[in-house]
Amino acid sequence: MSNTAIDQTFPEFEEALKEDIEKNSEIRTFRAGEQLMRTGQYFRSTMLIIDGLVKVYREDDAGNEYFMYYLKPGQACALSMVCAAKRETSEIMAKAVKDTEVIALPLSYMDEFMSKYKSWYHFVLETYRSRFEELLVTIDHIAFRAMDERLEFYLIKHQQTLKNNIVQLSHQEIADELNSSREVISRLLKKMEQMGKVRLHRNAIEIISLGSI
Amino acid sequence: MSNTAIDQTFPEFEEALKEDIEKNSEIRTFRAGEQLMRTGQYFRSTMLIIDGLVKVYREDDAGNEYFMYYLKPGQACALSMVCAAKRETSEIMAKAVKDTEVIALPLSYMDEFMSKYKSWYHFVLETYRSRFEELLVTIDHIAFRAMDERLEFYLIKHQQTLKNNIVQLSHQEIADELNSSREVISRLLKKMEQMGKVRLHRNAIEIISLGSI
DNA sequence: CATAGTATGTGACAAAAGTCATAGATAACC
DNA sequence: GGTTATCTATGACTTTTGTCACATACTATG
Repeated sequence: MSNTAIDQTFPEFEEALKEDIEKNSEIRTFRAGEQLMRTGQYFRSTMLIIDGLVKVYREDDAGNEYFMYYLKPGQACALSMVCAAKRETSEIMAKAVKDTEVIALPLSYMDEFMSKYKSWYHFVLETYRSRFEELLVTIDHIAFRAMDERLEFYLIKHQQTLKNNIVQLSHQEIADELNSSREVISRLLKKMEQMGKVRLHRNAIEIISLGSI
Repeated sequence: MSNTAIDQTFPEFEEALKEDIEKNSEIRTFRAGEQLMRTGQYFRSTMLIIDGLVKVYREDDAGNEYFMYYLKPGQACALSMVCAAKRETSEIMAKAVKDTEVIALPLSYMDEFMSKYKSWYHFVLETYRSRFEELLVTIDHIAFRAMDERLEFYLIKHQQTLKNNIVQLSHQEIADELNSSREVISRLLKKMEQMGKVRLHRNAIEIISLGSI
């Protein structure tokens, strides 16, 4: 690992913390599509994203999944921290969207760094806070919104995160992530196309004007 | 406040921490039905429950609410901690179910105690962890389960938390908390009664045999 | 370019949940 | 006890979402 990677991705960390991380962690890389965590897996390390993009899903016993949020460079998986203390497993699945590089910091350092480095302490708290907020927004949408709004919100989130007006996903993939069915998504997208919000292509949705939810 | 209250509710706290809390916090009491937090409110204190019972809801702009979880004595509101760092508001509503007594610890002490007391550090992390898990379970239910299962789960949660086989709520109240409608809940309860799972009374549901979800 | 595989479009139908209207039941209160 | 509030029951209907069946369109690959 180059110092530069940590420097750029976590500029707020103290120098001593960066060195401490560098000394004690290892870099792992994941190909686009590869899973960083599987449901039922034990955590041995906290994952800090330094490059790429990760999608985090909730999964049930029947294999249904629900997309919850993205993890971007400079962020960390709260679950891997949360479960640290208790050495518990979690029904969470995380998948690399692009080729992704993460720092895997063994859980044993979590506690040590918390008291040793102010910036680490703030980073961990901010991680909890932001993931907590994401979950609340997710609950809002499933509990209070109908599928058309949820789909539109889903597309907006993609657009914002990927900074790209073309969402390169099939209707089936979107349906899976929203725990719906392909036909429903197809129909809703068609409506959105008629309203001039999107343009539909094979394996791609071109976003024209969303965000007026 | 008596030392005994903290002693009994938070036995895991170090003596010095208990004293520090006692010196710097104030006790607040809420009547059954009273709101501890309103949507949009700023947090100035972290709330530790020492007696009673609190229900925590997610609320949207339209006034719809969704029940998320209970807070029992010995637990704390993660949101009031989470928002501490950022001084943000949150779309959360908390209501006392029984008469409730809480320790209101000014947010300024959060950080100080974290580095000063190991037991406080663990308490805060455990609070995040358990509330995070609760939210994930909530997401599971809304995303993957139909209303009949969610209703049954809701009743089980009541039963377990209140240690009481009589749920003293009207169908309308339950419908509100599950973001459904009274008629739907009435019909589902009727079905459950026919299956011998519950017995229905006015303003009360007697639980006979649930838990076999 | 032929064809197999995948993606999308669409009608018809089923199921679940929400809405409306109305009636009966129970409790509360003067 | 009679009136009023609230709570519950229920049929009929609408809307939303999910399912099934099948047609069509695009793409990759030989």
